Amino acid sequence: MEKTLKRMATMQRMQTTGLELFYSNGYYNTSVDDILKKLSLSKGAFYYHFESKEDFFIQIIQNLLARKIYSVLIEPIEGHDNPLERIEDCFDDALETAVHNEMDFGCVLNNFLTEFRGKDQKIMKHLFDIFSIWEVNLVSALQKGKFNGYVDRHVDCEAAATYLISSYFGVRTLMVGTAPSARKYRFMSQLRMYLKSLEPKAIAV
Amino acid sequence: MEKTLKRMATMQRMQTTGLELFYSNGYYNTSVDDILKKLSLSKGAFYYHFESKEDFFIQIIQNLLARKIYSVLIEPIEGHDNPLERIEDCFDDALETAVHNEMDFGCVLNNFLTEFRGKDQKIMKHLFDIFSIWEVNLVSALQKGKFNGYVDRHVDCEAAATYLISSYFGVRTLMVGTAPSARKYRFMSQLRMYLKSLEPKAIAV
DNA sequence: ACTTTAACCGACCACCCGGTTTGTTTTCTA
DNA sequence: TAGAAAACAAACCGGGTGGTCGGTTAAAGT
Repeated sequence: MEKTLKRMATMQRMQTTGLELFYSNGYYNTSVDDILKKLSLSKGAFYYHFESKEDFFIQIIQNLLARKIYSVLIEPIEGHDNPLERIEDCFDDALETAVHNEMDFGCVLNNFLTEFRGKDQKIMKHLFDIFSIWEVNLVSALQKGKFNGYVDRHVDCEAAATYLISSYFGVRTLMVGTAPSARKYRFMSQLRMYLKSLEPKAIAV
Repeated sequence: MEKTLKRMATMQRMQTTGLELFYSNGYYNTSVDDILKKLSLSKGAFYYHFESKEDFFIQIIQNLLARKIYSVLIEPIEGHDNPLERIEDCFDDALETAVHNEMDFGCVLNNFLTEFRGKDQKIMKHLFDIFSIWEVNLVSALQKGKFNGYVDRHVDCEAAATYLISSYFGVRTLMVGTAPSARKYRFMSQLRMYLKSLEPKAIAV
């Protein structure tokens, strides 16, 4: 698999700038030529390495997006005792990168999920797989927190995960407008309130 | 303004089916010909009534989207004493239409906001204006609720509005996948929890 | 009945995009 | 060092898109 060739270097260059442009302009609004122009490469090079634009994008999803989602949104949460604190920090960090107009991969996932809805079913499946992994890990982190006494035992962990992801996806849409920093601050204050409502209500009898 | 002519009828037909296709396929993925084919009309008719595709879309935003947003997401909330109950019902209704794959105009707004981000600044401004109106009204409804004793006086109404809209926008992305009905149920359960955390904490001294 | 004008048709244009093909350069290897 | 294979260049193709334009129908006014 690991063809220690020049091949890999070029493919990775294409994929990283591809993701950049797909993220900022959208998949359908980014032509293959746009990516190649930025790299001073030609169509021949592209179609030598990739079957099609769709195949190219799917490889980006699996090689870049999936791994980034894991390292930024999943790995920081799992394996700790108190998931609520971890979730708060994780969201805070992710939104902070968003404030600085850097690539926030949660937002990337959200954008692509809306862009491909009802259009490219194949790509949609890959995107949704990534999302599912995130969701499952968030649910199990909450359940573990419940087991360890950091989350109230009446909390519906699946519902909480849905709500958390929803709010996160949504706030990224709002942050493209005016004063993203202020919006982040407001969002985080209410997120903390919500997370507090998940804490154990009283000392168990 | 009101040219009681055939003009208006044709323009409205174009706009309604235009919104339908733009919503389900996206703006850039819907050609003018797609719309015209569905109406058995020709290019000549279209460009007789509208300057451009962009102008056409902006008119759709102002004539259809803005009014729908108002009647579905703003008007049901304003003018009542307890905003928390109204918000819950309003979101419930809106998501119920979403479950049935009908056009949920909040989702429409969310989709367009993500689709045009960084692309068409002119359209973006129009979309954001609509969003702002929604946000302002939600904030003032919460403040009024605070005044009337339905919302805790420590609540940051702007932050709460941000959080509510965020969660609403976000859940619509999740509902395109598996089991939208289940996701709606989970979302609503947590929304109720959050809204409860906005209620007055204790009887005032 | 005749003219005017609003409403509409459909061929056409320039452009863009994904993809193919043919040919050239680089790089590895025997 | 010769040749084969890998890596890339660039012209080209077919389909689609936003938009134009001269012409045609239908209605309205006189």
